[in-house]
Amino acid sequence: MQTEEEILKIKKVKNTAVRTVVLRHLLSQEKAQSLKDIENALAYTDRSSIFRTLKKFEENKVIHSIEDGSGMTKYAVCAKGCNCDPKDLHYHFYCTNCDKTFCLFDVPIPKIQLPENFKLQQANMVVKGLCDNCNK
Amino acid sequence: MQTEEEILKIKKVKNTAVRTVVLRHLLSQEKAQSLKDIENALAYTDRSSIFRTLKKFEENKVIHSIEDGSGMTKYAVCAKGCNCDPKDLHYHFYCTNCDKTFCLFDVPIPKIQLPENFKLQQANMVVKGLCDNCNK
DNA sequence: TAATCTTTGCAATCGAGTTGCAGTAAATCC
DNA sequence: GGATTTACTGCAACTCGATTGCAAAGATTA
Repeated sequence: MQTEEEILKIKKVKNTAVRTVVLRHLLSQEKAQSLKDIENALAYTDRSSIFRTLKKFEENKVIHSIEDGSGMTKYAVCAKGCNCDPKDLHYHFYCTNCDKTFCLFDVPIPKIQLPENFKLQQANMVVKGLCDNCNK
Repeated sequence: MQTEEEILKIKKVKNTAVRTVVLRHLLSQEKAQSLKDIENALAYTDRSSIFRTLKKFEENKVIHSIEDGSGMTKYAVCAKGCNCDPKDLHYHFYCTNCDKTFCLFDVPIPKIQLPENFKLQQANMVVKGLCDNCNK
């Protein structure tokens, strides 16, 4: 397991206090985190600093962003070797009744064959509807 | 071809001046329209009235909404027999450089097998990256 | 050390979406 | 038909996530 400092060094992001704690938080969470999630978790760190940190991280492929239908962009640390290609990509199911987001790991996503010379950076597959609990 | 009035009658939406012009505009456009698009096209109609009209239309399955990666919800008239099931569904490709959205009609989307008792209402498949013109 | 560049924190702003409210129009009831 | 209720509209204001301007603090380079 790499330390935050090692990851930042590899990804060529200068290490600072804010960056370390943001990255540490992201690494410690199982689920992708929104800006608000991070802000709440890091009580004494300014929102805009976190925001700019996330932008920097994204730019340098430390993390990638995810649209899961909730309306808030979520962020997760890139797995080793991740070029943010949709590899461990999965559908997100957003329940329009209870506002919960489900990761549908079992539903396969086929390889997306883009037109000639298009470059893939990110993919978001969001399905909305009612979850089993709300569909009664 | 049905008139706006006929469509509204079939979908059980009371006909009003605002609703007629909003529906007429949507029918006249090739591309799905955002609230702002409609607002700009209908200079003397209030934004919130258009907004509420769109909500009403969506509720009564006159139109469906689409997230295409642009950050603005787009709306399009349902095709005949459309239950807003992802049937004529296609990927959207959003170019992060020039901000254009492309409809990828040629890329197939497989049937999405949801978990037991989940109900599908809508699906949005958004791919982001660089279009051929910006990928140079 | 001085000059320069980067990062940070605060406050302010943006923009899409949404809501409260009062006035008007349409539908319903007696 | 007139009164009452319900629905629709326009305006202004507000929400909330995202983003930016700016000055102070910190790090880097000359």
